[in-house]
Formats: sequence, C-alpha cells, structure tokens
Amino acid sequence: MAASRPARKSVLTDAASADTKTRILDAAEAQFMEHGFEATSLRGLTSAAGVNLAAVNYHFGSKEELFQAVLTRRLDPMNQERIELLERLEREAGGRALSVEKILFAMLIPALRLARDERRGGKNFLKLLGRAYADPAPFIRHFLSAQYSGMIGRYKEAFLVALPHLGRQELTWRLHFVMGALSYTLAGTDALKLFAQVAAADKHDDELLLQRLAPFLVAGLKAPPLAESRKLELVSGG
Amino acid sequence: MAASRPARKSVLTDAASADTKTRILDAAEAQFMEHGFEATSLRGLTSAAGVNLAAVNYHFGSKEELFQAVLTRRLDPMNQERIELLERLEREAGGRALSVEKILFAMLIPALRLARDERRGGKNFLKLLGRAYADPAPFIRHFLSAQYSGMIGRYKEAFLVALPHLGRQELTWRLHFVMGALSYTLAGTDALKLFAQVAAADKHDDELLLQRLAPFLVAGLKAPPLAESRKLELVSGG
DNA sequence: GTAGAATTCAAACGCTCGTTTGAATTCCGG
DNA sequence: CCGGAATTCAAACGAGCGTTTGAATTCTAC
Repeated sequence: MAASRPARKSVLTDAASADTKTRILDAAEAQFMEHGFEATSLRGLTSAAGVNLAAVNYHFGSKEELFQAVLTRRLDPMNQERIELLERLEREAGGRALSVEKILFAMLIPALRLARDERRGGKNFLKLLGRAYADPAPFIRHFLSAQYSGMIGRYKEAFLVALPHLGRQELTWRLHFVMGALSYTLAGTDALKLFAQVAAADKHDDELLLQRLAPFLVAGLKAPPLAESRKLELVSGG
Repeated sequence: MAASRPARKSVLTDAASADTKTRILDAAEAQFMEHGFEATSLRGLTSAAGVNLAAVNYHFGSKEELFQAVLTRRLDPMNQERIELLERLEREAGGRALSVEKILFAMLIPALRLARDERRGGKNFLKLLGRAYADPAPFIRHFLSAQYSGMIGRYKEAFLVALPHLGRQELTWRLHFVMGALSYTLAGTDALKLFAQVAAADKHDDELLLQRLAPFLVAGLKAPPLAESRKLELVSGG
C-alpha cells in the first residue's frame, strides 16, 4: 500500500521511479506550456505520459507541486549558470566595471543555451516560463519570486555599477521592462500574428532572436531618464 | 420562455437589460483580471454581480463570448483613439516624418487615458489586457489578433518611416519587444516582487510609469541593429 | 388591461476535475 | 526466495464546472 505520501524515498528507489517521474515531468512541461496551468488536466497529462492517473499525486503530491517541480528542474540550473557567468565576468574584469552588454549577455546566454539543449527542455521550457510569468495564480507568482530573487539581486547590483546615471528606482523599472520584453519573447507569443510576415526561418532561430533583442534592451537600459522639463509635454502630446 | 438566444434585442429593451449586462461586464472585468479566464467561474462571477447564474448565457451566450465582450467594450474605443491620434499628428506634421517619440506617445496616451478613467475600467482593464496577451487559450489569441491588427499595421507603417535604418523584419521584432514590455508593465505583474522596493507612491502612478517606460522604448527602437561582425562575439560571451 | 415578448429565476443535467483508496504488483536487500 | 517496502493500478468520491430548461415574472406596445 502506498504511504499517504512518501516524504523522502530511499536513494535507490528514487532511481527506480525516475522513469515514471521523468515521464510525468516531460509531459507536464509540454502540457503546461500548451494550455497553461488551469487548463491542463491531470487525466490528459498522465495519459500523454503513459502513466497511471494517480502517479502524479503519488510522486509529487498535487498538481501545484508538480508544476513547481517542472519549473525547478530547469530553472535552478539556469539561474545558477547565470550567476556563475556573471561572477566569472566580474573576476575577469578585475576591479573594472562591466559593460551593460556583458551583464545582459550573462543573463541571456544561459537562456539561449537552455533553448538549444533539447535534453534540458529546449524552447518548450522557455515558452512555459514566459507564460508562467503572466499567470495570475498566486502560488505561481510566489514561487517565481522566490526562485528569481537571488539572481535578480545580483544582476541589479551589477547593472547599478554599469549604469551610474540611473537611480536604484529607475533601474528597478528598467529591469522590469527588460523582463517583460524577455519573457514575452521567450514565450513565443505569436498571439500578435499581426507582426505576421516574420520569415519562418527566423521564427525558430533563437540565437538570431536574442541578437535582435539584445541591442534593443541595451539601448533601452542605457537611455537617459526622462528629464523633468520634458514630462509635461508627454501627456499633452505636443 | 427565454429565446434560445436573442440575436438582437429591440432598442428599448436593450436599455432595460443594460443594468444586468453592465453589472455582469463589470464583475467579469474584475474577476477575469484577478483569476484569469480559466480560473474564473460563472457562479462566482454572477454572484459577485448580483445576477442570476443563467444571465451570462442569456445575455452573452457563453463564457468565451462574455470574455470577448469584456475586452471589446474597452479595446475598440482605445484603439480607435490611438488611430485617430496618430492621424492627427500626421496631419499636423504636414508631409514631414513623425518622430519615434511622437508615434510612441500616440500609442501610449490612449492607454494612459483609459487607465485614469475609472468609468472606462481604469487600471483593472489594462491589467486584464496585459494578462490576456499571455493567455494560451486559442480563442483569446485569435480575438486579440483580430482586434489589434488594424491599429498595429498603421503604427508599423509610421515607425517604418521614422526608423529608416531598420528593415521591415527588424522593425517587426522591435514592435514585438515593445508590446512585451508594455503588456507586462500594464499587467502590473508584481510577480517579481524582486524589484520590491518600488515606492508605494510610484506603484499606482500610471503617468510616472509611462514616463519611465517611454525613454526605454524610444531608445530601444532607435538602436542600430546588431552588426554582422559583432554577432559571433555575443554567443561566445567575450 | 391584456397579449406577447423579454428577462429572471431555481433547478437540474451531464461532464470533468483533482484527489483518495485499497488491493495488486513490482522491486530488492538479506 | 522470501518479506517488506515501493510503486502501479482501476475504481470511486465529492465537488465544481458551463450550460440548458421551463416555469415565473416583468416589461411594453397597443
């Protein structure tokens, strides 16, 4: 009989159940990406994974915990890589300040590597991540905050040095905008097919995509804040 | 007995039922914003609106059609205003090209006006809109495409003139990034409370927010595309 | 005031959902 | 090869969902 829920399984049996757990995680990644959290049903998910319906609750506890496990599996290593890359660049720079470009690249390249590595989820996962950012479910928002706060804090300090013309608050907003453009782009929200005639070749070339995104973000980050004197004009539309 | 569904009601009875319809729309706006489409239940929605459960299906046909009605009510006038504002600026400029700033402001100001007008939904609606952008449900994506394509096409032509150094495809991507940063910002995704210490005063001052967003977007749009020669460096991280 | 249409209402339908259960099966160290 | 733990499995539970129904009520034009 199954335990009410196994708090921690023995090391060896973990390996035995890895197959089922992995199949669930892989199917969940695809389904959550395609339908979002709410619209994904455990019945469809488990049947796609070729496992019993009860397996999700047995191995992960609940649908919510499964969702978090899906995110953690990819996110932890990627953010770890981001931090390590930033620290390596800082070490290589000696005492000198890093350029905005380099800091931004340190953020983007682990994401790019992940997108290219099908064994780590590839583009599907980034799409899922982009959508998770916009999901209103509180448990998702809290989870993402917790997962990202360390990494973002590090980068914020680095950007603060590279962008001395921005105050802390101004920088906070700029990073918010960066995350917006980034997650929207990663999510591959072709919602706006408006921008339709993007060449098919372009569409799935993630490197080219980041190479288009990077100059946009760098220029946006470097931009001077709007001067007091110009603010009034803005609203009057003049 | 209720008609299977009233195709179009008489003019006068429209006014009579307006109260119920409006109450439903208002409650739906709030609930869809808070929980998203899937997680919003008609039972909760109708009870919040103080109307009978069946009223949604009677007046709107289905939950999906209600969602579209919620969006249309605000979106049509806002996009209309955007187009009119752009055309007014083009007329005022005579034959001369509009600046990137002016075109962008023509996009942002109707959104700002809407955000400030509580009678038109205010910030709630923009938040809902930002979230709708990221919703994976196909009917939402198709609906938004249809609603936006006209407006976006107009602006794309205007930007193409203002940004002659960008090709059509490059511009398409830039507008994609702009929409990303914009919808993410409008959605007020405080998911990333990481950027936590944003002053409370700041938080709901939409004008200040757009004044922070504008320089970021303008600089991003104006940025030169990444030169061929630099592309390789990017990925190697050097 | 009355006929007919529009609207409201309580109730129910049929379905899907996440989760739980307890027996059957598989796994594996001794 | 046996015993106990881990896992799988079919079945069911209870709840909530969007939608439909048909009667009751309200509105309105005549």
